Amino acid sequence: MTEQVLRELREAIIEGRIPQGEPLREVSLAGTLGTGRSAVREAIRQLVQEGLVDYEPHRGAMVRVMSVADRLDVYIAREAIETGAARRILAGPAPDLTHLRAALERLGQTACDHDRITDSVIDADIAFHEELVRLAGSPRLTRAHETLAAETRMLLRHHPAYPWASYVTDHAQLLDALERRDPATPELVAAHLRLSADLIAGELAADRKETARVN
Amino acid sequence: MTEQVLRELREAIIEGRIPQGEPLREVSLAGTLGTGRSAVREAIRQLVQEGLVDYEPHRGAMVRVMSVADRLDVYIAREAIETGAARRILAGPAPDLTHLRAALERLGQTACDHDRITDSVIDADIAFHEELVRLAGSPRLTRAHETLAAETRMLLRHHPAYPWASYVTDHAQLLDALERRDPATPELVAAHLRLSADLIAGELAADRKETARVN
DNA sequence: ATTCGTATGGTTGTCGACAGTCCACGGGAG
DNA sequence: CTCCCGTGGACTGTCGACAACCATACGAAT
Repeated sequence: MTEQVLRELREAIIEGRIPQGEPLREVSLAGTLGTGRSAVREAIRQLVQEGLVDYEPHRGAMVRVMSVADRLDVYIAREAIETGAARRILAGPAPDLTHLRAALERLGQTACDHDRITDSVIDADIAFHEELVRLAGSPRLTRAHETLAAETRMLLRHHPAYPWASYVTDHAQLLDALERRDPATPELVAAHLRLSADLIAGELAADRKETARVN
Repeated sequence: MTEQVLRELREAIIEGRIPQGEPLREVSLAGTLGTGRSAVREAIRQLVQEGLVDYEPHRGAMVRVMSVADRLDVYIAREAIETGAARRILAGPAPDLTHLRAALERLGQTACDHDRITDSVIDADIAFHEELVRLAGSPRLTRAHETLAAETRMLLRHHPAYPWASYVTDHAQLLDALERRDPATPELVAAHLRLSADLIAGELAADRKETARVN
């Protein structure tokens, strides 16, 4: 039942139904969700680990306010982890790419059905990248990447600016590079992630400009 | 008070006072540590995040049995994170290396005082690498690295086979490369970590040989 | 008017108790 | 003798209650 509370809260935060900066009161949430305080407490702890919630002792938890720097940081961390995974894949024997192909297939299918980034496209995207990291065969890298999944989902949902024309083909190129065991695969992964990061960085510059004009 | 329980349990597991595979009963530990079940529960959750404890719903927690593959994996994950951090440092402006120099100083001092790897040397080692990652300015990378600290400490304590002659100089080379902003710094970091990993891999080979002979 | 001290409401930290679940042991049938 | 089923014990999952703590609002003194 704590799992149910966790999913409920996570979804509510990602969808923005609970706004950023909103404090999460344990008793209140317990009453709303029809459960006890323990379950809410556990769920909040997990959400803290996932980076969706800030927490201070004796102060309580609040939905994290994601600054532009934070959003960039998600991609910085993902770049380190995913390129490391790619390097690891190339270092070892050729892995079974069946699941990755299937993930790409689902990504192409959902992207074809909808002509913009929807939740199903986001799910397929994240599934693709998680499978990529999983192929490195490192439980700890996979774990580290999974903790970033919630934030990634949040970013993709509120910041869906990726060049739609090359959205699927870029992922296909990653798979292709992996199939050919191209030594440049890590750089390709980095470039793919940096594309999203640069779009956010542009937003950061716009913010700077905006605040500068105000001041 | 949950923090106290956490430190107590973590230290006991790292030192091996609680053997691997030992189940962690909440009531029992609560009685032993003179606290309630909640504190023990919270501490166990954190230890699960740190990879020291395995957990299954309705089954309880047990001290994780670290296979050789697991020990290797710690270094695989660290290599991805730390090389990513090094790349990030080189990509940005030159950071303030004061703290890193101080960490190296402490490392050299403790290594000079003791002629083998002791707990204080381990602390200095981990502090050095954590500062290295911190310099990348990525909270998420730092966080991911911190979750590996406990396992790293455990490994260094039970597997202190690093070429002692180059132990300090290798770290000094890392700092030097960072000061010179050497583009090869990430490879240097990777080599440093792979040295430890290879020693463990040798142990893995020995294990394989041993089991093969038994069979 | 400002600042310090105090009080008060609300929230988290912690605890013990009850219910649900899993596992191991034991008994009976084949 | 082996296998299946039932039962008991122990442990975790969950809950509500009490205590500790923090923050804010209010009042008084300077």
